[in-house]
Amino acid sequence: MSYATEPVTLSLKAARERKGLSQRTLGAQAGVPQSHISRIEKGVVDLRLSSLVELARTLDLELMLVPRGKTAVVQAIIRDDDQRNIQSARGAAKILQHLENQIEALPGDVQSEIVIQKLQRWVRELMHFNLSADDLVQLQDVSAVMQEFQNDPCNLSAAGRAETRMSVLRNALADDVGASVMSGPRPAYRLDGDDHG
Amino acid sequence: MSYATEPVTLSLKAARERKGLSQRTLGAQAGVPQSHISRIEKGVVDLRLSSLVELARTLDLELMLVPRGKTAVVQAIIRDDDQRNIQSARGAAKILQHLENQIEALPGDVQSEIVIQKLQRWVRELMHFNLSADDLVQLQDVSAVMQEFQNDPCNLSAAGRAETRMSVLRNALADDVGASVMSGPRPAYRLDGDDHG
DNA sequence: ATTTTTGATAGACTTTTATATATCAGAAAA
DNA sequence: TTTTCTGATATATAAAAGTCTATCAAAAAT
Repeated sequence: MSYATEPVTLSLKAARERKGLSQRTLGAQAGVPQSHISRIEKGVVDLRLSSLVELARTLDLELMLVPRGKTAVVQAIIRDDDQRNIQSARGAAKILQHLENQIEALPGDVQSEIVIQKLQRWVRELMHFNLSADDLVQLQDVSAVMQEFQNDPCNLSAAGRAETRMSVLRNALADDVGASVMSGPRPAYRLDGDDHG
Repeated sequence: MSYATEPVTLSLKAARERKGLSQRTLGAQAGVPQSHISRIEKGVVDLRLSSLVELARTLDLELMLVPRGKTAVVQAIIRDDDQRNIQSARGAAKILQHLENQIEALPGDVQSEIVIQKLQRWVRELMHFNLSADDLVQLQDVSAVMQEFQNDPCNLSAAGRAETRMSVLRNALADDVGASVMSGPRPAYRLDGDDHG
């Protein structure tokens, strides 16, 4: 297709993948058939403005007309935003992995405690979400609380607090955008307002 | 039409008007019939991405997908750019008006000099162009030279130098984008790379 | 190993853009 | 005033987008 439109459709696809959405779930959210999204990303069709805007919004993107002389600046801003979100996602993944390792390293009797079991469930479930910078901060809190517990394994109240915070975080995410935030098979990142709407 | 696309088509129209292009001349440059542009600006049609990109580029604009959280920053950048270009155009208009007044205030015999006549022609012709920040700087030079002449009206060489610079500026503009840069009836501004392409 | 998910692709059909060409009223310029 | 220019609008036609529905191979999860 027209080479001029390629950058747009490509960054549309990149955004979708960053958010870990499949063509089907994105289509469901935006009200567009999966087949159409496929053709758009492949550059087979010359999509209409309304479709473009619709898809962009679903991906937390806004279409803007930027003066030639300013494109470099804007692109730098966008790249920086992407970078930060990717870093957040990576950081979150790292913390979650660490938490899981900590739990698995616990003695058997402690591991069978209901609090610990629940905590483990939350950890595993959260690994399937795409986490933002805000979420990362909360995860770091949880990690700190867990450190307390690590220092004094007899006291289960710390673990309880960690479990509570974790469940709150997970439920907030689930409420937020519904099941659509669930990531696909590959490592998925998120691209949206880290700086307060 | 879909309310979601309105901001885009509106800023397209705004950009065209800033550049002082008629729907017809823009259409000629972008290879699109005037009737189509009218319908686009009126929001009657849901134009295709390729058309959008084509029109945008003709207007020195680039289509970009900006993360929600960053739209405010980007919009500030765009507004600032617009503002600077509008200021340039206003400044240029002011200088040209001043030059014309200066010439008309000259004694009849000096006014009939060929150099002065030519200079006056350039001034009047340039008033029909949309001038950028770069052009403004050159105009300021001319204005300074004219001040020399004002101080010593017997010495026509200063006027000659002013005339030369003026013609160079005009021809550069004419070469640049062809007759399409000629402004419409209303005060017209320009929106493009003030900072070296 | 089996089930599920993902992206690509196809056919039939409707809706819409986009083009070419004209016309027209109102604003601006001569 | 008269001419020129601008934007809105109409019609007919060709060329696509967009939807619905389904299928399919490969990758991934169980």
